[in-house]
Amino acid sequence: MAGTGRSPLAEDVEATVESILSEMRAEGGRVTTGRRAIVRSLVAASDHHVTADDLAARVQADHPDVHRSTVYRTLDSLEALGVLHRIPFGVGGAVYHLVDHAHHHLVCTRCGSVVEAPAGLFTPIAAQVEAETGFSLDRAHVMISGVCAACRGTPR
Amino acid sequence: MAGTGRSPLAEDVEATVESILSEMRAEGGRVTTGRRAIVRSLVAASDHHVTADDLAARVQADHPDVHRSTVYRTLDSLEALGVLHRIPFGVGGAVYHLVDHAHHHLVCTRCGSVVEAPAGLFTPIAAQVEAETGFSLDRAHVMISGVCAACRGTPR
DNA sequence: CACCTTACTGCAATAGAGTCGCACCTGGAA
DNA sequence: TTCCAGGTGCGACTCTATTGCAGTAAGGTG
Repeated sequence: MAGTGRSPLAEDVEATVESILSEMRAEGGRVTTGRRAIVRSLVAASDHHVTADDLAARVQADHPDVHRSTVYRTLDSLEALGVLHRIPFGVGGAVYHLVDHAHHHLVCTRCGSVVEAPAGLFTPIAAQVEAETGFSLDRAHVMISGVCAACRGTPR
Repeated sequence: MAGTGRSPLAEDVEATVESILSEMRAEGGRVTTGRRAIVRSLVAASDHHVTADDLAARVQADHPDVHRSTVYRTLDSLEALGVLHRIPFGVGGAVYHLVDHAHHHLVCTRCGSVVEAPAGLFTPIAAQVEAETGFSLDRAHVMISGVCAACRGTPR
């Protein structure tokens, strides 16, 4: 998928959108205009993270009649379906991304910026953590917080 | 609680409280009844994490006239002072702990429970992360999210 | 000890993220 | 075409956290 990385081509987007929608349908869900628009925005933005609010704004640009709560509910469904990850943290609300685009998240607790880390980075540690604490790191869903380089330079 | 002899003795608590309060005073801050109560609760709870709400409840049990906003503001001051860490995440608000009690936090994104990890666990990786991404992990302030053992057993 | 500056506090209003109940609508199978 | 369960819009509500303001009191000074 989107082999060349950054900006997804229109056909790729549509193909991915349809594949996700048919997954929803297969699970007994229904495909509505709103859901299609939401999934499309999500796929189109797959090279970075979006907040729910952000996403609602994008969707409403094309479909002003799609309500905020619909966005939240659809996001919920997608997460339940396993195609979407929600990364909750305190600075400015949760961010979402497709599992397709799995990686770790380095979240700055001061400015809220999210830096991506290679997905394999913590694999060696995962086993140790699990052995010592019983806590299982979901490899596609790890978020590490700390302070980004920019904020470390700033006194506060 | 933490059977490993970690339950703080009353004298230890008072000593720690006074040392923190005198730090506040040294920085030009003032020591009030409310602040003393807040710091005391914080120290008394030092073997686990507390939310602001939690802390407000504990403080108000003894001092009903201490307002929530005072708790938040005191927490802020303590963080600015560098004696307190705030770990923000989406499930049920931020948790706090004294820097004294440094460790990593494994936060379950489903149930919000916090498991502690040995503080040295990620040291070897920190260098690699910094080299590859420019992101500096604050070793005393790292939070890893994932799914705890209990929640992994649960379908959803 | 009385005084005075100003940090701190209580309160209430506010903001932002997210959830929920309810009546109405509609996708899609029969 | 019909039918109905799943989806939607709307708005009110919850929960965490912040802020402005006026009053209070900590603690240094004389």
